[in-house]
Amino acid sequence: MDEMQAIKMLGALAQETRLRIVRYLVGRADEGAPAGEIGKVVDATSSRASFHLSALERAGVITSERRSRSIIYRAEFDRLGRLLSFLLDDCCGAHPDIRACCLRERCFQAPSSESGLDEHCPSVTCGK
Amino acid sequence: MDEMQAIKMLGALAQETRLRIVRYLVGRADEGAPAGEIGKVVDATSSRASFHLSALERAGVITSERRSRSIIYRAEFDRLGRLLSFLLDDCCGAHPDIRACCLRERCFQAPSSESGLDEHCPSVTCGK
DNA sequence: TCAATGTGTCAAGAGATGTTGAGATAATGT
DNA sequence: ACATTATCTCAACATCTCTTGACACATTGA
Repeated sequence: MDEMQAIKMLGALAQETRLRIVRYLVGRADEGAPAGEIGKVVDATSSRASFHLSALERAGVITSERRSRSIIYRAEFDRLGRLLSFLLDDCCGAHPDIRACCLRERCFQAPSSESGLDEHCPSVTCGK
Repeated sequence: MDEMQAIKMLGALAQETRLRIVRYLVGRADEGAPAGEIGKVVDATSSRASFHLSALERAGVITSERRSRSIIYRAEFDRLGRLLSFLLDDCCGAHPDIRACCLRERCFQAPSSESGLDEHCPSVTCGK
């Protein structure tokens, strides 16, 4: 992921309607959702939903696939993962607290690991 | 970190000059850097640098502190960490591949851990 | 073929954003 | 007091973004 691509994706995510679309589509995983359903969920007219869906697609955050009358949109998990990696490694990698902060959050959600991750999360309070 | 705060930060980062400023300041860690130095590094006039520095400060990505004539800017590591957590957990948490992808990148940079993280990174190619 | 359904496109307008250059403000040294 | 250094503020301008409403296109079923 280069800087230009990251900026495009960040810009695409920096908008209320679009961020909600992405959150919804991530929740729908590989199943995806048609434009109409997405529009209802985020409370947007067909025109507005279409505008933001194409913005997200142009930025590579989501993909589309025609399915008879409907167009199914899906989150691009690979791209999202790369963006996170870019922010974590290329952009913020110099400072271990940020990385530790993210790892700690992971501990809260999946506390199966016993490998003492807390020692990576020193002074920073990671509350949301 | 709520949605509104995340959108503000994403918007602040979605700009070439500002993203470079953040990357530079993250590299400078707690030492920070004065506005003039930052302006030179990112090749911006004093007016332009000031504009983007205040945008970043308004969004909570950096802080400023007057130090005699200079104004020292520093990255807000805590906020950046929370933004990453938001994207990782609240926004993309439903899909484990994204999380796995980030963890794998970490392995590349700090391959000290032997705890088989690769099993968390299944089908997704995590190349940049 | 015709109507219904699901989406996209277009133009117009309001508002936000980024750049520039001139100048104002603040702190310091002579 | 004055000049110097570091930074910010302001107005003007061009450009981009988002919304709305009307309409066009594509697919399907009667």
